[in-house]
Amino acid sequence: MLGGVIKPHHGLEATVAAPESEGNNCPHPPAYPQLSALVWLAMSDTPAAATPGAPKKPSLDGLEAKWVQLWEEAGTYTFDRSAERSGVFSIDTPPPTVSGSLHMGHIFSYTHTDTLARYHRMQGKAVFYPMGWDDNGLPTERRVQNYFGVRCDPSFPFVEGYVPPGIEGKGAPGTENAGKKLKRPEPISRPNFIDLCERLVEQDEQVFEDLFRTLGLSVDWSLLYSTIDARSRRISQKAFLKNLERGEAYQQEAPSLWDVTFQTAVAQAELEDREQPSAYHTLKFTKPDGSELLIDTTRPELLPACVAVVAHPEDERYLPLKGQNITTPVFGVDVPMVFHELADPEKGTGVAMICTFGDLTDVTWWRELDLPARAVIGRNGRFIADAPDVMGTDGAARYAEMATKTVHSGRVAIIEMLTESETLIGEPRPITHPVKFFEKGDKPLEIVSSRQWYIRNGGRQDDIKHDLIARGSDIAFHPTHMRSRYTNWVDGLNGDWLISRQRFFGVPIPLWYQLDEQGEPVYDQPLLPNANDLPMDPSVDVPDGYTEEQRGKPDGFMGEPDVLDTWATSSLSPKIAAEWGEDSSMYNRVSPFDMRPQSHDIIRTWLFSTIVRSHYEEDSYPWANACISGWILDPDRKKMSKSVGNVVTPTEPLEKYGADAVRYWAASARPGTDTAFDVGQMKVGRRLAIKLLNASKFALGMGDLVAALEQPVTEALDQAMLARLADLVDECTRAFDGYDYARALERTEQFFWSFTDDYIELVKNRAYGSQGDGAAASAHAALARALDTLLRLLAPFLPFATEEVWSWWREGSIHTSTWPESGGLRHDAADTPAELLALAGSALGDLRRIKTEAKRNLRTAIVQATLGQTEANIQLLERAIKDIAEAGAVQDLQLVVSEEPTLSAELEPEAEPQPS
RNA sequence: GGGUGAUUAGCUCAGUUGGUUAGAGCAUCUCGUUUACACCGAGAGGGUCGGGGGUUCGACUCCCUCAUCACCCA
Repeated sequence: MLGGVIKPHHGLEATVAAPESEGNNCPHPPAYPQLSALVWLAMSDTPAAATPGAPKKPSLDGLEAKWVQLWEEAGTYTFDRSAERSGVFSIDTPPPTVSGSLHMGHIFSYTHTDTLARYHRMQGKAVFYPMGWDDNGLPTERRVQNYFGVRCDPSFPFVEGYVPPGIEGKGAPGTENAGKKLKRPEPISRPNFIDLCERLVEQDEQVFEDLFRTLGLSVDWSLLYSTIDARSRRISQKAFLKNLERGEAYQQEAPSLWDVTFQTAVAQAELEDREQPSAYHTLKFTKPDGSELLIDTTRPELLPACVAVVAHPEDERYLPLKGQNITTPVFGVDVPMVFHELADPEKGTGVAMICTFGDLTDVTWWRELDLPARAVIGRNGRFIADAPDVMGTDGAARYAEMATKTVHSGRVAIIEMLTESETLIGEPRPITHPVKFFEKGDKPLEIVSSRQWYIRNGGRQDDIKHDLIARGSDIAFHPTHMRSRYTNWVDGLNGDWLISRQRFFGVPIPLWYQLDEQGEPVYDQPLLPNANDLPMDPSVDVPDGYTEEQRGKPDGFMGEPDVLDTWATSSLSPKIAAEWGEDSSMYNRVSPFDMRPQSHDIIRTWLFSTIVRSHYEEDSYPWANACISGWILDPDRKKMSKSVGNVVTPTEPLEKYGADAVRYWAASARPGTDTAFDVGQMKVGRRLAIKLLNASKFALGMGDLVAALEQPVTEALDQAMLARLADLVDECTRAFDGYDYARALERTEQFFWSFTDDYIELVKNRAYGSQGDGAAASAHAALARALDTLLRLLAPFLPFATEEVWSWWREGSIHTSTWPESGGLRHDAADTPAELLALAGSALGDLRRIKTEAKRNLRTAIVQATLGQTEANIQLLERAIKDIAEAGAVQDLQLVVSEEPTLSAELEPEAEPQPS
């Protein structure tokens, strides 16, 4: 290669000089003797002139612990309770379920939120950034039952100082039955049960808090709440009573979906369809003229609950049967032939039996065709003991074969009877079809009739539906297409929001009922508590005018046994966090909130229910922005979930790569997009943070950068860099204002790498003094501005590394300093075009390539180089030619006009290999 | 069946209202230990932008259609 022509890329040409003579024994001829001397001179001054504070060997290790503590002590993230609403940025943080295990999702979306919180804080806002724990719900209840060996029974009285058997009793650790599940869990009152729940989740909460602190969330921990604490109960009960007072909440005896395992009703939002194996059975009914009518059903066991037979109104096969009765097989009950659009002529024989209730279509038919109810399945999932009273003695006797059996055993019994009476035609034909499940359950839901509480949500009233859809347009969704998830959900609602749950660890519905002289509750006149007595528990507290002795007695009272749905509490999270009705100055300072961050799977629940509550309570939207985050996918692009077993806990990545690195990975994901768990990206983030430490240390070692902030920037390359930086600041500000943290990070990072690789390399020599004190001072002034600005731009993403560097030379916390403005930078740039930086950087890159392709050291001197560029570019490059020449170690750099960029260069001769 | 989004380099992803030769990082390969950094630096190779059709002087970008994937709903 030596002495030859290297085939260029991009039209560049490079010639490499051959060794001058064989007698040159100097191994490293000085490329720039004069320069070296200058550099040494400058460097000897460096220690005295350097900015004080930077350590010799910067490190990321231990930064989390150090700064978490210092921030806490300094109250860096404490909300300013005196700020006016216009000066506040408020966040309705999602309360995580602490009884679940930690997963990457916890750090993913919370990091997104935190970058936005930090941005707005630096924009001068008082940031209201609370945290809450969602303790309600089934998972906690189950763990408490197993852990303590108890079960909740609201009819039991509260016991002061209660000691559960699992702790010091039979199943306690250290005893012979340690860890064994107690055969007979001890029944305890609801307040005692809730107390145990709170004791258990306390440990879980600490784990979550530690994680979030280590991650560097700028949460104000003094605002912490939990969805079961006294304030949450008080606010939930108060909000419910207001809904009741205005007629938005009501109770009704109605068919509802019932989970047999969990013994609770389930709301539409908690349903999911699952494909289940089933089988069509063809049953032989009898027409009035004695001929047969064949009906296919997947649920033959519900035959005793049959109240009608239905066909499509235009199905001519069955129209002649209009007004007639059909007789059911086995039980011999006469049921009317009815017609309805939902009967599918294509399905089976085109005629179906309507039961109480096999599926939701049965409910529709029952309601719209005004049919009687004939329930046979009880809440325990078994056939009730007594036969429907329409059956004759024979029918009742046959029903006795099924009574008290499970659904499954009942089916076996009925098939036997059908077969015996030859009314089951042919073999059952296996199919699979979607069946409704509770999302947390593992048995198909039954539909049972029960008294439940509801909040109107538009599912039964079109005017409310339209209002709520319109309410959604008050809110900016990020990304915008997420709005359609909301609109589609509300549009598709077909029932009101069922808010009562037959559970224990939740907020009690704050009501009692009078009992009449027979001891039957008078449901339509509930007894209400006094507002001052909230939170209350009707299983313990006694209504005005009654005594505890009258509980459950005729002419006495009973407490409402149910609790509120978990969403009926968490839909109030903005109100709970901001102490609605308790500290009105606080609430008005932050409401409506600026942002609600959450993931898209709970748009139908948490997002929607919060809008419902706010719509009723203050005729307003709860927040101006809804930021919808995506999910974490595993490397195979599968959703991370506990059941799949592909969950990664965040503890290890945090320890291995550091919080800034993990945050970098999370913040790289564009808003709303699902993102693969990617250790590689965390490594990149760690490199970025380390690079920031090292580059900062280097820049600060150049001179007194604090003083340099006040000095003028006189050199063209420095001005060009500041012009580019000003553009960057504007771009990042726009991105953050549009909630696009990822773009702000991407652009800043891009600039930062070129800043270190190109700009710093270009000005290094000059900063050391190679072009005199004035030129060096300009470099210092530019470096100081750039470092100051870059630290601020990166602070939302790398709070630890930026704070560490900040502490080396600036006062206070970077996180309470200000977001950069482009105006000053643009002024300092003095109209020098930003393009000069890119041109100079690319010229330096070309010079490096020549050396690399010649397989030479980058320090290798270039004896002579000629750079061809367009006239306009040359005019620019001339203003930085010394910087380029010095950075490329070019002794003689010429610029010539050329339409196509070209470069020819002559490298200094290569030294003879040393004899080994 | 309805809705939403996605499909760009081996991998993960950018690509602003249509406009030079489609970018970055990781990975791979080559080179270099250089006084901020080996947790480093310099460079290279690598793409028919899912397929087809259309609009346009010009399409990764807009329209239609098909396919595949994911999620939500029924």
